[in-house]
Amino acid sequence: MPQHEPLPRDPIAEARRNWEREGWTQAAGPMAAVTSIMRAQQLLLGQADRILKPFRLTFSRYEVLALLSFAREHKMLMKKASALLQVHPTSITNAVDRLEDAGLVRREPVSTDRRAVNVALTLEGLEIVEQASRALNEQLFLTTGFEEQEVETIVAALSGFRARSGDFTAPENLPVSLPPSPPAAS
Amino acid sequence: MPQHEPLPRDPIAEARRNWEREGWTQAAGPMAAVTSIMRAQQLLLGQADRILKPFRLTFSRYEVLALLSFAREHKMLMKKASALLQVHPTSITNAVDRLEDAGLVRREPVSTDRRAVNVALTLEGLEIVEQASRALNEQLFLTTGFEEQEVETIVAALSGFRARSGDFTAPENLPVSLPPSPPAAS
DNA sequence: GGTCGATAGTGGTACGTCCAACTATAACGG
DNA sequence: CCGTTATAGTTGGACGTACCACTATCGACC
Repeated sequence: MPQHEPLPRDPIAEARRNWEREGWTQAAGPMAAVTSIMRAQQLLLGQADRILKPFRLTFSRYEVLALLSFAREHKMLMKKASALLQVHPTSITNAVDRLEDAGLVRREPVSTDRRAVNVALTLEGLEIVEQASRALNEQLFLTTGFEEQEVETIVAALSGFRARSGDFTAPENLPVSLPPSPPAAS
Repeated sequence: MPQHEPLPRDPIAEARRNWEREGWTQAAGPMAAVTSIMRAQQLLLGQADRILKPFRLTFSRYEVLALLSFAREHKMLMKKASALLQVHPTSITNAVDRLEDAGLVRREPVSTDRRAVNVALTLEGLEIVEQASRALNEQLFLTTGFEEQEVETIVAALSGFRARSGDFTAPENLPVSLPPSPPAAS
């Protein structure tokens, strides 16, 4: 499945040893973690794109569709999609351009703000995203081989990292020491 | 540091709840893990590129330099660099083009194989990569905020995943509970 | 009610990645 | 020795992302 044939040794483990030999022992672990994340992302994205190819989708376009499929009335402001998917607004413009060409979404004006644009899922878009979700679940998410415990650690550790990086506030997944109640149940 | 202001809630936790509500409970955890990895990579890469900007480097070009800095005589076949960094050969061509323009590496012919090309670090390249490594260690790897235990779990889980994906054989980092011997040592 | 700073979205550019196709060379097999 | 196949690297194109600059509109304040 990877585009190279397997290497005899793990290059990241190798890099970690190099780092330690260099005396950067404190940084070696996180370096390996960061590099592992980069490689894993590359593999996961490649795999996802391969799975989605029959649907003429890429993962980033799929993410837009999936987001809309959970939105009220299957529509959402461009701005909000950009914020929730945490990509640059131009990336949304790009994705929506292509999705619109494919007839999977529609741009709609917003009556209360003539600057803004709503993206709405079309019927065909809804069908496609349902099929694509099933394919991703079966062929990617259920086959990662991560153990339950690994999943939880990864999600928690990266959630903490994302929160620290300013991705979001209200770290709902951080250990236990939360202020008991954000007053609004929004 | 992120290009958006923080969201009030974690969109990945939200997506996980949506997945569960949809009945995809088995896939929900891995979906969250995969999505977390994708977002974390995006943040890490952006941060790395920002740190490397003063050196007129990107992370992928830095990776080439770092690889060479640990190689015998600071040189390596393009092919080998491509395999070790696990990117498509064209990505190496691209990176080496730019690094060569910047005077940080040099292409050299290989006497024993006229198809092949060696990439060699220049003196300036060696200086730059040392400074860049220090900057990355201080500003990225030492500041991820990952706890020791998280680092080890991430590295181990992703190492297992990469091995299963065919990235490399000889899973040196896998826990202990392996099927003692797949009969063929292929 | 007009000015002036924020905001929503888009166009253009730069960069990294992959893929398909291509050139040149090497290695193998008759 | 020659034809076939494999390998190393490059070129050109598609796509996703970020950044900058720009337009249009909103909103807030005097």
